[in-house]
Amino acid sequence: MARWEPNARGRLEEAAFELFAEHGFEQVTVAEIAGRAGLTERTFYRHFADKREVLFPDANPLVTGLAEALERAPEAPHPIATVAAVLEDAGGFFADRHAYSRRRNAVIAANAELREREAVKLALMADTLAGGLRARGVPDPAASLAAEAGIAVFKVAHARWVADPEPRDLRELMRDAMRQLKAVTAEA
Amino acid sequence: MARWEPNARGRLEEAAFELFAEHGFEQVTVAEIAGRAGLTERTFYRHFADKREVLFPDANPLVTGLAEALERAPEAPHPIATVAAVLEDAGGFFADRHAYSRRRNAVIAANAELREREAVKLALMADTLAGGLRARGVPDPAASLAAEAGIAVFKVAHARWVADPEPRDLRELMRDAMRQLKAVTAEA
DNA sequence: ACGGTTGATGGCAGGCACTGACATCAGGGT
DNA sequence: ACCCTGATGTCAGTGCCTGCCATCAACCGT
Repeated sequence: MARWEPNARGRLEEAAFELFAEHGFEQVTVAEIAGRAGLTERTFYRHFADKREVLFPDANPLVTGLAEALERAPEAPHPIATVAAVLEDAGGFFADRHAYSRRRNAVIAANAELREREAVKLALMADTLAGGLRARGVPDPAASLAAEAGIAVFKVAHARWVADPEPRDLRELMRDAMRQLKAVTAEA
Repeated sequence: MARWEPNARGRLEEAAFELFAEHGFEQVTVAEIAGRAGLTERTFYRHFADKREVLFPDANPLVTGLAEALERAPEAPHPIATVAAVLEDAGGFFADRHAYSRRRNAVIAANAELREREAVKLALMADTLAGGLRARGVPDPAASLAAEAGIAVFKVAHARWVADPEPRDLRELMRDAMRQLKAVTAEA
């Protein structure tokens, strides 16, 4: 018999999500979250660096997934092809999470601090991408720009994916966004 | 005779900057900042929404400057040309601030919370740009992507500008980044 | 079987960011 | 002379977050 109920971290995530959805992020205290999960505030901070982080449990797996996808990606003559391959890979991460992503996005969109944290996660993805491209020999202004372009594609496609009540294919939306980005930058 | 010393806000900015540069953002309390400026903590919060905001006094002028530049921008057949014109305009904002920007950037780079806030300011610029493009009739996925691409160019160029001890021309760096972005996305 | 170690948790005290409510008081207008 | 405005001060309070120590089941080596 275990000394404690299992999956404390998961229980905290779930409790936080429910309370945020019902009352809003600011109206919920960390002590309330911990209480609903049958734990104490102190323990919450052993699992999450701060109150916001409980809403971003997937960020680290996603970033490490990007890094791995960068290593798996086939040799490509042009960095943008590598970026496209990595995005294709990342799209699978969200395959079965459309409903969950929509609810989560509603919570985040309602609060400035949470939008702030989301912006950081995107910047982290961009840095990871750029670093991986440099490791593959892409010189620096190009590597950063290709990475930023890729994140722009991801950001726009993800926003459309989340805005649509129907669960479309995120990868399809990313391919479309990539085409549109190429069209936009090719002009003039 | 004035009842208070003038320019309380400016004094707070200056005091905060000096203390952050010397001791680091986290090691400085708001009460210390206010004390050096000859004011109280409560008054600090009447001038700035939070402790970080004192380091971003130019963000709002910059964003409204973007919005105005969008209205001034000449009719252009392609959104990316409008974006380029707006960036050209924004470049003037930084003309005489190279040394200051470098010191400020060192403070921000040293702290995660401040980098977080900077990411938000960039996202705000992107939203402003996208909204302006939509107001000019650019349809939506293209408007968002052109705006994100523009911010990517700004971000990369600004990083290079700040990294260089010599005060190069930011606009030149942005034009170069734009060329490289076009080259990168045109490949494949 | 015994004892030491480990690791997740609880309890507590405290610092600091931030906020609301009220007081103060020079200057400017009437 | 009077009131009003507006920037500031004062104070109390909430909540985020951290450091430190205690607890105690499970595990491990002997």
